[in-house]
Amino acid sequence: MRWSALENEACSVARTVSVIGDRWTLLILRDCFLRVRRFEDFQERLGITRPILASRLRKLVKDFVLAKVPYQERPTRYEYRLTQKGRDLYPVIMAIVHWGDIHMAGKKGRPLLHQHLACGKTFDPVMVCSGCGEPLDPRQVHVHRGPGAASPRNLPADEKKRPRLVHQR
Amino acid sequence: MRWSALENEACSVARTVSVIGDRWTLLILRDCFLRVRRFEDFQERLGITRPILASRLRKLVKDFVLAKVPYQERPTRYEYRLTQKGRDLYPVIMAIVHWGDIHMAGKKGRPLLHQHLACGKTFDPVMVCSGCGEPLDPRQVHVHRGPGAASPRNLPADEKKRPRLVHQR
DNA sequence: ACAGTGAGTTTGTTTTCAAAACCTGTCAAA
DNA sequence: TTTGACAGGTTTTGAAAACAAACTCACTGT
Repeated sequence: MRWSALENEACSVARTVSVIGDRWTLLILRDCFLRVRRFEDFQERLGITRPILASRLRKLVKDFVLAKVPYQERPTRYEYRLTQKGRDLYPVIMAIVHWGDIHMAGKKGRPLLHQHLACGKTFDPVMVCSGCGEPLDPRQVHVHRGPGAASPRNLPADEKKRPRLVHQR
Repeated sequence: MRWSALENEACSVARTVSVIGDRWTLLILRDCFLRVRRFEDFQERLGITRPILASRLRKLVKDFVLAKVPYQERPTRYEYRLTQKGRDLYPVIMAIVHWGDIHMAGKKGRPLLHQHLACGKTFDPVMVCSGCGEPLDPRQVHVHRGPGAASPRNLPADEKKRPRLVHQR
């Protein structure tokens, strides 16, 4: 499957992955949320090669995740800023950060701490249900076809009547 | 930067990305949360080539995100199940799904709907502050060095005293 | 005149990826 | 007893992407 073919899949994960499903893109976005905005700064902080950085920024601008805005003229220089669409990726980045903090941190502990200015506390991000506000457990969630569902190929496994083997556990 | 070098970065995003920062891996995990467990099922649903699927599953098992458990003998057949570490990726996947639902859905609407069994409602996932329970806005969050912080290279941009240009906006 | 900066592009090499075909062990039907 | 099917992979080989280093361009400041 080609990269670009993902955009047309009837799956929100596939479509999102077609935009951010690349290790450099995720690291660039991390830096965007840390207020990094300039080509040279991204390049130095990430250790990414310049051609790759240029191509990733170009793609993020094309997908309206970042906007290229001039911050000086003669010579014109640009910086890359998150759009609202880009800022909406905050839960994705925070979920990734939190998983890394819990499961991949070194002996010294987590590298960054997050403080919520609204309440003043150092916090962890928690994913909750918009209906009742309780934290989400995957086993407490059922999935149904939505209006944008396409082929049965994308249905959850238990909706496909597949002959089960006898010897299963 | 090599793929493997990411694991040793003092950044939780980089470390997480070293595990899941690959488009196929994210799509495989999506299917895991939809109760897909077998090699052939992943292969058919994703349209992924067999060698890539085998290598991704191998890596996820190595990283303790999936466990390879036999479900029959003679011949021994395995299925791939999420571990607790893997289930903890649920917020990451849900954040990705939600962003795709909001920003990348086709005209027909979102492909899947999620129902929370605890409260019965169809819901959206929301990322909130563990301290006060309010939804997170990136502009309301400040970042500080944690015990695992390494070099100043990984600090937020505004903590690095860099000479600012005169002509900035 | 010369060095420096910001934002890239070019070039040649190395790595990784992907498609198709192939392999292995077991069972079941012809 | 061959044949075929199924599950779960591995091998092989050509294409795509990433890498490092150098180069370009349009300025600015000394």
